[in-house]
Amino acid sequence: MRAKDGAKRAPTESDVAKLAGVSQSAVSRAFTPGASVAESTRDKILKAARELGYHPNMMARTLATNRSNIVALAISYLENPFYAQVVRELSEKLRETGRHILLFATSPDGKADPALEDVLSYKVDALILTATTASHELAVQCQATGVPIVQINRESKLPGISTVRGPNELASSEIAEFLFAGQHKRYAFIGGTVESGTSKVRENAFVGRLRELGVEDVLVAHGDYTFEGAATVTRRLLTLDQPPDAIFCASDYMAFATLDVAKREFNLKVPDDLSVIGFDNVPAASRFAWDLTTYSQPAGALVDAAIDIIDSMIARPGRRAQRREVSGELILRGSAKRPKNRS
Amino acid sequence: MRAKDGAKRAPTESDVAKLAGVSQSAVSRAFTPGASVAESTRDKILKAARELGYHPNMMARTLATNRSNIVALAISYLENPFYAQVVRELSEKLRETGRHILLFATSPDGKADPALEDVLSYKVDALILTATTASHELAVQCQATGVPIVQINRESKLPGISTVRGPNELASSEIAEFLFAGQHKRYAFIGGTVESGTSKVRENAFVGRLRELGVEDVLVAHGDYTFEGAATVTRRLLTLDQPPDAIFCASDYMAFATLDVAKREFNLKVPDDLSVIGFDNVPAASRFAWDLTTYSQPAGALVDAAIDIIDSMIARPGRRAQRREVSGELILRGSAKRPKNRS
DNA sequence: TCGATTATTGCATACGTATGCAAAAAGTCC
DNA sequence: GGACTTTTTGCATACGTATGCAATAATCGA
Repeated sequence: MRAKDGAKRAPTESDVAKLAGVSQSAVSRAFTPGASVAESTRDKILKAARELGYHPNMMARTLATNRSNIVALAISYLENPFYAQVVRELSEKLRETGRHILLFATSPDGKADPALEDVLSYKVDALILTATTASHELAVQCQATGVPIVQINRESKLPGISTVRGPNELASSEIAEFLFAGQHKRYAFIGGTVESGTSKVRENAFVGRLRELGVEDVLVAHGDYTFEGAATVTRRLLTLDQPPDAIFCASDYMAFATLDVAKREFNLKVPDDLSVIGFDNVPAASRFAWDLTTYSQPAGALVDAAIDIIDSMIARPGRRAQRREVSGELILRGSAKRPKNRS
Repeated sequence: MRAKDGAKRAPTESDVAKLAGVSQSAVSRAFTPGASVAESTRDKILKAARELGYHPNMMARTLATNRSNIVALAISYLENPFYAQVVRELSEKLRETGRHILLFATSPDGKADPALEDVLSYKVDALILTATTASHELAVQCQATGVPIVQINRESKLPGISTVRGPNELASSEIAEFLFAGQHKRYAFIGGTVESGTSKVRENAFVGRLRELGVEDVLVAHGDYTFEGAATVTRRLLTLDQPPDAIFCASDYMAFATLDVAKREFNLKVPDDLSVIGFDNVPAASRFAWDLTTYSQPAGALVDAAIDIIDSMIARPGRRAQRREVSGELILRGSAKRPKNRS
């Protein structure tokens, strides 16, 4: 347990205290905002600390205060640029309050649960689940320990878990109307995974609205939120006897795959032969190569809401779960036919 | 410091010990691989632990052992899919050995240093720097504390810091040869930031090889590793009196911007009017929309090497810095003219 | 200048786990 | 069965910081 090898032990509060000629508690207080320390001694302490290159030991601090300033983030689809954006936003905004992200990135296929149990070991201040395959049981388990949990873009039947989501129903039904107004003949929906609640919600709203408009059978397929998965189901859809000429994909990322397959492998003209609409409005969607019509879902707003919920749950632990929805809008670009009577 | 509010205190080893009728040390040993515990008592303890829902407290464990099982990762360009891939790979591979990532994602413009000082507070087992604007001074400072540091894809004059890199020189000179063989008239290089060592190395190798081949003046611009930055300099290059007809971008991500601007804003035919070559071979490069000729730099191999170095530095703290290079290859696609005499 | 109030400081202990050491228990060998 | 080796266990303490409490120093009011 003694200092090892060459690496000299990092200086502690006691070291600083000795140098500054005060007690260890005084040093602790000097680094605790709002603690009772004389200005003069604080200066003395800070000077000594600087001299020694002292940095507080967060692990020890966490042990004593039970607050780690760490937020765990579970995420499966990092290759989807939308979630890369979410991570980025989250990281920057948490840093503003001195917090950091403990990342649990998992491949879409692997189950995330085992690793997530570790979360509890790190005494994280909160847990954010997004685009993850983690089970609901796990969420319940974490919640039982009192750790605030927020799901971003995840539907859940669990009443106790806070959720931040995009405008799933509104967007999907607007997209249904837009495509319908574009006089398409056959509609398809490419969802994420079969288990995904968010995907199901979008599917229901899309199919439901079309049905209201008189369209009875809408093709439904699942691209598992991956590029390859979406490419595969697109191939299948486009080789049907009656292939769709309007496809709504549950994410931009999958829509890119659909566009790619349609253009490259089926030589389809977009949007003349096929209209494709995505969801998220990731930066790449606006690029010429894709020029994807989509529905925006601002990552920044989702993240703001999530952090807000976390903060309120930390402030008032008893607080019941909250659900928030951020709004977006249909972004018109070139991948979907525009109705004649609309601009 | 007592248990707060409603949230019941998490069970500790002492709680488990009491229930199992053993000492706290016994419980600790039951959870320490290789420790001396009788099979029977271990079973008894694990049973009690399960019953209580006990999870070891990593913060306390870290305090006692000085190993956190946390690896800090500083990264600025998360929106670049190549680095998203790096993060993903890193996360999965570290998890195999029970480690996790503490993420420091920073926007390319903001300086990362202040946040990075926090790294030291968390007693991370290692620090990985990649695609970050963190200063060299900072790296030195971290290194002084004895934390193993590995840079991925970052050139550094500092002798003490380990580095894992792609085949910068070889790739750049091969690309120079390939473009030269394609009978281009005017060559340009779009690098990352001016400060980036990696970018400079690629520039030198590219420009140097071309010079050897008799091409004297090569245009050099900087896209700052961002999409918008690359788009801007591409615009500038293409409006020159003698615009380039061959551009080598220091990353696929920037190459996408170049392609976008060239096709959309300048109506250029690729590769007839303009050849574009990237670097990284991210998944999107192979997609029809881009079809980018590029040089592969396998994220998985970079990550493997980085972890390997970290492990060896942890095992032998005195070990001197290592430098590794992973290899890649030129990936021929449609964005660059192919020489007549080559397949 | 003195008593009362307030601000500052140090002492002692807690947070949860790991581990050296010695005691106890269990095997081993003849 | 006894002496000896090996395994298992508990005790005590360490890791670095935070904080309640009491002691001390500083400040204030008249």
